[in-house]
Amino acid sequence: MKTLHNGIDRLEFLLVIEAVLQHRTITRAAQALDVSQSALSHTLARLRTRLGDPLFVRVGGEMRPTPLVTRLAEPIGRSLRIIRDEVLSPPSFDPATTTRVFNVCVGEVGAFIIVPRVLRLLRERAPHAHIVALDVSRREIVPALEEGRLDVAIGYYPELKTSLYQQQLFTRTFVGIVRDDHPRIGQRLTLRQLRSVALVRSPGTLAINRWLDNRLGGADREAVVMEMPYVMALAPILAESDWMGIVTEELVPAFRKLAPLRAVELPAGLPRIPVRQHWHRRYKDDAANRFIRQAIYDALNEA
DNA sequence: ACTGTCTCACCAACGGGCGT
DNA sequence: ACGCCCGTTGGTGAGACAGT
Repeated sequence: MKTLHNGIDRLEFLLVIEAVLQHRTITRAAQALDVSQSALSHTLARLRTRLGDPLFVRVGGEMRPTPLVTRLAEPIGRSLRIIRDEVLSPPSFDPATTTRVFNVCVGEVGAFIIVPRVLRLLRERAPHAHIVALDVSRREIVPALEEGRLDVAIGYYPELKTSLYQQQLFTRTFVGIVRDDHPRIGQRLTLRQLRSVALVRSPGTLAINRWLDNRLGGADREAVVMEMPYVMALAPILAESDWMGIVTEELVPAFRKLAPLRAVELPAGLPRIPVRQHWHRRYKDDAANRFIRQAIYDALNEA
């Protein structure tokens, strides 16, 4: 069988050189490596053949390194230190001291609803950690999670299945929102009213929009529909008009702070949207990733 | 004589190559 | 994909050899 290289191609060889350098006898080096003297002698013999150098020669009562080993001693020690410290010892994760930046994909709505709660919880559990909220396109989510550019993606992504794990955080219910003194809309809305009211649709409501299209679309639709990509921009529009917005229920308090607006109950049958956090299987057991997932879950599910 | 190293014979495990 | 063959590796114990 061919070997990969003619020189040092095994970690054991580095360990042998290090041990003999340190202990200066094959017997003691063998004890330190927990092998027999004979086994270590064999390994040394193989290494001698490969490197074409005696490596260690007996001088007096000890094995002295040749110039080649003397020259290799420092890089070998450095390499083994790196392997021990950074490869063999799994990086520890301590929430109390971590300064890690967690990249979390949330849409605009999530930024309003989820991020403040997570931040509040992180102040207690990981006071030096940072959260970066990113709005990553649906197409980019899987590669970003896989490459570690994202720690978790939160939202309604029914198409994300392969190679991702997911956990449901909560279900989102939707309400209508209109100005306080809207002349024609009361506390709840019938399907017939929904057909005739001028609608401003916000992002993050893909499934709702589909439902609306099915129920209200085509020839049945009597009023106009406007698409508004920025949720919070709905507030001034609705406050100054008779239009109605459809937003997730959790946003109502934020809208009411911005303008004199009120919630309206929508007709029965409107779907409830499960909001889940998604992460890549590569990071399933990663301590930091597990921490932020748990923090997000707790932040959204604690009473 | 004692201690440490090397060599020999042998064994088990592993992995690549190959045929099925 | 699986089993077989075979070379390599890494181990053991025993004994030879060398230095103190």
